[in-house]
Amino acid sequence: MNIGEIATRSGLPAKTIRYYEEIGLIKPLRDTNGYRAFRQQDLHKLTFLGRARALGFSIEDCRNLLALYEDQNRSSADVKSIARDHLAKIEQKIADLVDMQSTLTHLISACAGDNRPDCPILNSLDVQSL
Amino acid sequence: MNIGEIATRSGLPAKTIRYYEEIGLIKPLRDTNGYRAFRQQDLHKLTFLGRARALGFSIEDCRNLLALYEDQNRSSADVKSIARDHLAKIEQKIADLVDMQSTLTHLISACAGDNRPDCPILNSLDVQSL
DNA sequence: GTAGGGGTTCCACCAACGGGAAGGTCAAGA
DNA sequence: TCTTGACCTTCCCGTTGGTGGAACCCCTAC
Repeated sequence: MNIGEIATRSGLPAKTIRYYEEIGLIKPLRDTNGYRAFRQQDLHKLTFLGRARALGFSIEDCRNLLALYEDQNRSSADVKSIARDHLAKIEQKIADLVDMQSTLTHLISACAGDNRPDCPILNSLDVQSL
Repeated sequence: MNIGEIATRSGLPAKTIRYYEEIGLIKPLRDTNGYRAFRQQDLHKLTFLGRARALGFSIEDCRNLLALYEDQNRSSADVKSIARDHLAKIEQKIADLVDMQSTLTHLISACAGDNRPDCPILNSLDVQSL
């Protein structure tokens, strides 16, 4: 498989696949003409990576998950631990965003949004509002 | 005011303040020795920026908000529009994260987390699971 | 032979800073 | 007066996870 084909099959852009090779996540073979030659296992890995990234796992998380994925003697506890750490980060982000959402929603509803210069949103950002 | 003092007062790191000058958000004066000389209005702007950033507004949003903040003839509709766009982005991010949270929570609860190699989390990332 | 649609490398860029080096400045104390 | 230490300056590199583009090679079809 050339990079174009595996890009289509895995759903990842060719640029991303080259980048994943560069950082050592995959190690495709090379044809005599210098083209990357992907095997079925590379497609598996890339699909795996695409899904893990879609779940928000960092590249380093993915590296660890991939190592576990390939380790027949892994324990599921190791995987669960990474997933739990990641879940905690996600929940923290959600909490932060919900805070912002709440504040913004209040400010927006308080703002007339007309042609007048008075604006509760700017007022609240101004030092004077303290 | 030197940068150390305004950093303390605004709550922003000195590095961040220098960066904000570099990208043109603030324009402090200079003393003869080359030190930045901040005025009260710079403190106002930096405080404003700190709060807007804490609400997740991008630097470009901040630039626009700051221009409106300084424009006595602004209309509150312009501010409200920026805030609404930003709120929409936040809500999209929350939705994405909640999706991830939901999937991860299911996977984690399905995973025994013991010493055995079988792991529903990895299985779900594997291409085989389709 | 040439046109096109692959592929390759390398370099630069994005957000929003943070770390650290190398050096100038200032105020206080011995 | 000298020195110490805290402060300031600029400059450059690193971060995360790629994306865009330039310049160039390769392969197939017409």
